[in-house]
Amino acid sequence: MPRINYRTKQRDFLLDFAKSTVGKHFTVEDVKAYCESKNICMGTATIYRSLEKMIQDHIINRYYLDEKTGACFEYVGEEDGSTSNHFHLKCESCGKLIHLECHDLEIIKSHLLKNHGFYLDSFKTIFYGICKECQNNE
Amino acid sequence: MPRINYRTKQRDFLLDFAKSTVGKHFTVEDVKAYCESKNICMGTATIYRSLEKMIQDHIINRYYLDEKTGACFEYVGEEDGSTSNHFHLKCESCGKLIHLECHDLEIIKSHLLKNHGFYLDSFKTIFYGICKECQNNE
DNA sequence: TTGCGTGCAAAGGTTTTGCATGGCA
DNA sequence: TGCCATGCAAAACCTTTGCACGCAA
Repeated sequence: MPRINYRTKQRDFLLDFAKSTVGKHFTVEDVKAYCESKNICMGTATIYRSLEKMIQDHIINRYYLDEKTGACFEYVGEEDGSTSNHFHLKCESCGKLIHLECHDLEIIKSHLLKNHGFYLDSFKTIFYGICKECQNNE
Repeated sequence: MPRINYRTKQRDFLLDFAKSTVGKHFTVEDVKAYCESKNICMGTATIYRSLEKMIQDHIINRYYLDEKTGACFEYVGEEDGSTSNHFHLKCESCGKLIHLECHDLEIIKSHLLKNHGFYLDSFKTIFYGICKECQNNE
C-alpha cells in the first residue's frame, strides 16, 4: 500500500471533522451525515480508506462498542505521546467517553510489565464500565 | 421476544461447547466447525439467537476485537461477577489474546471505583499492548 | 508525468429477519 | 395444544475491493 499522504480536499475535510469531535467518538455514519449537511461529496470507500491511514498514522483511534453496529473512531492526534498516564473510560450505559489523568493508574502499567511481561498501550486501551452518574440512576 | 428458554438439543449442545472453552473465547465460526465435527446440524440463525439469549442471561459474554472477524464469545456462567479477576490482554503486534487471571489487578477495579466512581467491567475491557514474546523480537 | 486518491459499483463477510415446520412443556 | 425454537433462505448491514478517472506533487 502507498505510504505517502497527498493533501486532498477530502482528507482535510475529514481531519477537520475529526478534530471537531475531540473528547467524543464518531462513526462512518456521522461522517456521511456531516458531508451531506455541508454538501460535500465523499465516497464511503474514501472515508474508510482515509480513516485507515489516519489510524496507521496514530491520528485516529478505532474501537468497537457492543451497542452499536459498526466501528467508532476517536481523534487522538493532538495528544502528547509522553503522557502515559492518560486513560480512557467508556461508560457502557450512556456512551460517554471520559479522559482520565491519573498517576495512580501507572501501577497498572508497571504491574503488567513486571509480573506479566506485557507492555500496556494506554492510548489504545479503553476501560469499559459504568460511570458514576449512570450508577446513581440505576 | 420470548422470555422462556425451552430445553432443546441445540441449546444443550451450545452450552456444552461454551463450557468446554472456559478461559478462552470462541466465535460463531468455531461453533459451526464444532457442529460439523460432531455431525450435528445447527443453523446459523439458531446459533446467533441462542447466544443472544445466553448473553441476556449472563451465561456468556460478548466482545469485539479490532479485526473484522466478528464477535467473540466467552463462557462466564460459573464465574462470580463480584469477584471476577479475569482480564483480557491483546497483543497489537501478533494479535494474540491472553486470558489473564490475576488477583492483583483487582486494585484497578477498586481504585477506579473509589477514586473515580467508575465501575469497571473487566469482562468487556481489553488491554491493548505488546506481549513479552513480541517485545523480545523487536 | 507519475502514481496516489477518489467515486462508483460490486463483492465479501457477518448478523438479522421472515416464514413454515418441529418440538418442548 | 400452545407457543417457543429451529432451519433455510433472503435480507440487512458494514466494510473492502476493482477499476477508471482525477488530481497532488
